[in-house]
Amino acid sequence: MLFSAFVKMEERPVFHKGAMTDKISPTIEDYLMILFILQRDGEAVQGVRLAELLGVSPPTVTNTLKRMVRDGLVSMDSPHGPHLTDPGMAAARTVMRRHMLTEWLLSRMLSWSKVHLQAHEIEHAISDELEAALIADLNHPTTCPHGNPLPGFEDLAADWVSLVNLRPGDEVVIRRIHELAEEDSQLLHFLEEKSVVPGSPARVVEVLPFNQTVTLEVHGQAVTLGFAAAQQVFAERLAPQTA
Amino acid sequence: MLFSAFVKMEERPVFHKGAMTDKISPTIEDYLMILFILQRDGEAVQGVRLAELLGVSPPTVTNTLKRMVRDGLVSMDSPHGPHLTDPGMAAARTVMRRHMLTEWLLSRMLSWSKVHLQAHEIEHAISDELEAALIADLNHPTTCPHGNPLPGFEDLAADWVSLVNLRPGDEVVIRRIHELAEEDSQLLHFLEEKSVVPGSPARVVEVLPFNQTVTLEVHGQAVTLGFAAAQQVFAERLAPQTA
DNA sequence: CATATAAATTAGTGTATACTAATTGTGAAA
DNA sequence: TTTCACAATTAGTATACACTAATTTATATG
Repeated sequence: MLFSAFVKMEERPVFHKGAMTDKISPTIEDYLMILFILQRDGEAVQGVRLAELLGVSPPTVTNTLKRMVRDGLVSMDSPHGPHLTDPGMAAARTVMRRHMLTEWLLSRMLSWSKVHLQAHEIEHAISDELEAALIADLNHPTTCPHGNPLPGFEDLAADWVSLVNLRPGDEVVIRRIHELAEEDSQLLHFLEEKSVVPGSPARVVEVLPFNQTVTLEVHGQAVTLGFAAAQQVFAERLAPQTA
Repeated sequence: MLFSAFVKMEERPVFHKGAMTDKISPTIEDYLMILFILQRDGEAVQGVRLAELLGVSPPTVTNTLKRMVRDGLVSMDSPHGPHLTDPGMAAARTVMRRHMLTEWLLSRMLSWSKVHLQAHEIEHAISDELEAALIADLNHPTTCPHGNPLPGFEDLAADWVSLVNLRPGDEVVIRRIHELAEEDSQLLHFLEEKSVVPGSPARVVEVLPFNQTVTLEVHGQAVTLGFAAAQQVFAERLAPQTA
């Protein structure tokens, strides 16, 4: 309880940290989000990967995952590595949703390429009540500003294909920049500048696997992306030329 | 560094927690805010008081203050108890400002009586950049939604007097509900419902020191406040009847 | 001044979160 | 199969932040 001038004179017991609600810490919320994303995308969930993505050492991951298992958020019974339990999944979806809602909130005053990092700090502090107010205020969004679907709206993204899977001549609309690419603010800034943002129509100019590049034309301007980046950008095909 | 898919391939060293910036923790920020408020109001700054306001035990305060002294935020050299050093004061002003800006941000979607508590969670996550964007977006506010002046605008509040210092017949405009009262959401809710909010004109009906109450008429409705609450509400006198 | 009360500090713990160094798996290639 | 490379864990350490119990230091007041 911060401050509490009046609180005190109401003689009610001071709340202690680990109360019944068992508030999930920001650290654990970060683990939940990454586990959620990897699981959702069907990627291998291995400790090293988490360590890389979280920027911590492997032993730290081992330790933290143990606490998460103890707390019923993660299970280790599968051979495919750690995975979210039902309560863990529910908690992860909540954090993801709050992250995305926060991004929309911030997008009113920060540029598209900057909202992710700032939202990542704030998301841990969103209450149930604020979340509800945000959802209403934002008119029930189904994606984040970068086009990633809110938990429960994954179907939206089902038909969107990665740029690396397009062929020259394809007419598309940019729909989504994957969460794992959002971390790189330089890349996001670059994409924003080149109008490679959700909603932009684009035409594929060339795809050079040997060169690991994809070149688009967006708003009459040519943009060349490396495969690593292009892989994280998804588009909706407008004029399918072959099945 | 959270996530960092691309970060990694840029082969730059991973940031560790206690870097040069020496990010101030939420806990320390809370201490800074309370120290700031007490110092600003000229109140005695003693450990027990901090413990009460922070909802922690006195030994915890002793410990934490030691760390703050070590980190140059607080000094113990005065006989009047711990006080903020220049760097501590600067940090405290920043946190206060961010808290208040966050309150305005949230006031767009949460009721007046609820923004404080929620803002208290979020304030710790506001970056320099977001702060600047907020200030611009909010059109350079000089008070928080409850009328407390932003650091640097204390003069604004110089002429506002506590309701307990008014006399029957005084015509006033409600201007401010003190920070230390904001913690009590029940009180705030009550005040909001009775229109005892910044900007409301009011007339003092009676002041009963023996009964510890002040009765106002706001928007034609009578409201009786206990002294403890009235002490934290400040108003601007419109028709001074005596000096 | 002596003592009752209140404030502050020590001492000793506990948890979450990090690290490094060293060890143990494990799977794939020689 | 043996070995190399990578993954995972153990062991040991450190810091921030919290607590209770006990002690010390004020402060105040008869």
